[in-house]
Amino acid sequence: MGRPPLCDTKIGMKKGPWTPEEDILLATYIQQHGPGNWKSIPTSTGLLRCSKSCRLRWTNYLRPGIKRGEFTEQEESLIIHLQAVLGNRWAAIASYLPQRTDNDIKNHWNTHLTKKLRKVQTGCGDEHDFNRDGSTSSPSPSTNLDQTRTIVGSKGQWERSLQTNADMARQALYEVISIDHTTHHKSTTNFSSCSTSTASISIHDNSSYNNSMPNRKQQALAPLATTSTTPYVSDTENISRWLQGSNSTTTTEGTKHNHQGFVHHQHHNNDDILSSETAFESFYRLCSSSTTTQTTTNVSDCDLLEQNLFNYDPSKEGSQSSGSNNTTQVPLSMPEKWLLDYDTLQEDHQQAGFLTLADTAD
DNA sequence: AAAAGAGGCAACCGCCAGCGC
DNA sequence: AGCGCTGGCGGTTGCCTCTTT
Repeated sequence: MGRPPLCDTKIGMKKGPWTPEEDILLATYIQQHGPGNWKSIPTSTGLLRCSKSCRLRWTNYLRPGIKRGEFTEQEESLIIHLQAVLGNRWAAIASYLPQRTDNDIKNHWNTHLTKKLRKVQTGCGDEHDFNRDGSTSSPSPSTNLDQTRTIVGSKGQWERSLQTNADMARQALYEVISIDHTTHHKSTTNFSSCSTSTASISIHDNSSYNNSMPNRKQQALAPLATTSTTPYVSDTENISRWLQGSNSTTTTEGTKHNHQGFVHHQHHNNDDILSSETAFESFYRLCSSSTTTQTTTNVSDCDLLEQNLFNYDPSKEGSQSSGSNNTTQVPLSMPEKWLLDYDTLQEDHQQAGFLTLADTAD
């Protein structure tokens, strides 16, 4: 039988890009009533949009606190690691980057990171064969998880399944960041040549953002109440800014943030991302602080990516942040620290009777 | 300057899970 | 228990912009 589509243009529902007027209608309504109850929004606001479209528009673009523009190397590194751990679970990955939407992360992965990773692998070392989606030729985490779900089906084995998933994810992350020393040294050498010859990897820090920003995004910094000739993205930004309220501060670039770069959404009770905000705020602060303390002046783009991908040695966690050599040390991220405990956990799990990678590989 | 191609990204589509009736 | 509705998620599409020729 099948349900009729929610966004049916035959019943007058509009599709395509949102207009400033539609955004203001939606934003005004949500500011007054809070997000949720999406079904009632089209009728309440008079918007000729389906509820689903309204929800997407809000969560992806109008919601306060969304960070636009290019991803920092810290964010990219985190995404790469999390993708290795979680697979293409963009919503889960987005929960670690509170200012980015899952759609944004997904797009960035598909358009930028897969290419960078492919270049890293083909031009600066060839440890893995990256597939079209950026995963390695070895079983991807998601594939592993799916296989595990198939193999381990009974209820009584649920914990075992979970542990197997975790082990596989760790293994995948191990592969991605290439922690074994041989790989590390090889990759370092190749990266050096990459830095001087191709310069094909382009990771922009904040200082270079404004220069590399496309015109339409530069225009996004225009003040509210723009003329009709202003590209619409500027209105989107401004609506978002407008919604952030009077607690915001204005930066030199004209964008507004609260003091910690976070926006607390009192009304978003049914938003998973926001409900875990307290947890990831501390984590994000860790990432942010590591970014601000990084010395990027004399570090090439390739070097930075190399550090993020390969300069991790689980046996040297204590010395990671000490800066013992000339290269900039990137502090451990959550997945990296998670990985660090891999060996210890494996022993514990074997004692407890959980499956390990070695078990599942048979 | 114009056309073609490539890249980026907003938005849509289909599927699924959870919930209430 | 079954059904319908809603919200959430990941994959994909198509338009717009930028770059190259």
